[in-house]
Amino acid sequence: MSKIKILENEINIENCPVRKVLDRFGDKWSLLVLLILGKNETLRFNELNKAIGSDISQKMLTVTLRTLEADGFLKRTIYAEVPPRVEYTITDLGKSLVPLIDNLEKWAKVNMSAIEKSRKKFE
Amino acid sequence: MSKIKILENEINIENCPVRKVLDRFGDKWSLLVLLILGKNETLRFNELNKAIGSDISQKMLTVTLRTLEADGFLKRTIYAEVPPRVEYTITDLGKSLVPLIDNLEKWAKVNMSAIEKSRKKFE
DNA sequence: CAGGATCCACTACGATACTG
DNA sequence: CAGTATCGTAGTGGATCCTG
Repeated sequence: MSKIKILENEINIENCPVRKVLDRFGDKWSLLVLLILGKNETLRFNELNKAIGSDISQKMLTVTLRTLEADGFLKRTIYAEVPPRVEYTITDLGKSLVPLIDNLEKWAKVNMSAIEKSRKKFE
Repeated sequence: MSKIKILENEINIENCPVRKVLDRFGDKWSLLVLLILGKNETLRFNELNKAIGSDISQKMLTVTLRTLEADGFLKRTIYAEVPPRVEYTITDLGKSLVPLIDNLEKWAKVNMSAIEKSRKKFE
């Protein structure tokens, strides 16, 4: 007889809800874009590019924005002008995630130094 | 003059604390291992293997455990026996992260259906 | 301006075989 | 039992060039 407490049935690598969120925001740019849009509500493509710090490639910004849009975290609005204008606006769904990220940030600020100290000790 | 609200100075791709956490747990197995240890406090290598569901390779379990140990999320204890026994115990640092993950899980359970609906609509 | 299309490098991960 | 070593693959992200 095993005394190992497993997680709830639905918590496994296939359909763990937390893992799905982490998978979604574990990429390089999605979290940053969401946070920036959370502070600005609406931004254009190049404004986002600058806000991030310009060290993101155009391709990755495009890909990141498309997937965030597909998931409903932001809304993309195209204005039929010349030159073209495209605005990205955070949705309520996107906004609802921001407080959780803030909590993670508080935790990270408190504990990151301990983690890095542990890493050096481990070497 | 720009009206773009940037994030705080330290919040960029290089040293954003949240991104560091996400980088750390954005891999495939770390989160799951931490959650399982959170429920069991202490487990042996093969017990962890079973608790995860055995669909993790030995190599990846080893790698995952080593990095979690290096960061101070768990403690590794080797007993000089034959056959060898190695126990992995969650640390206070590890435990402190669990409630935040629980919050993420609650959010995910509420919102994941909306996300998936949005994805299908987007196709 | 806001992208699309290509090509390429790197890494994460898995499968398999072997060991103190 | 609890790993290590090696190899092969798929996916992620960057650089560059092109366009309505």
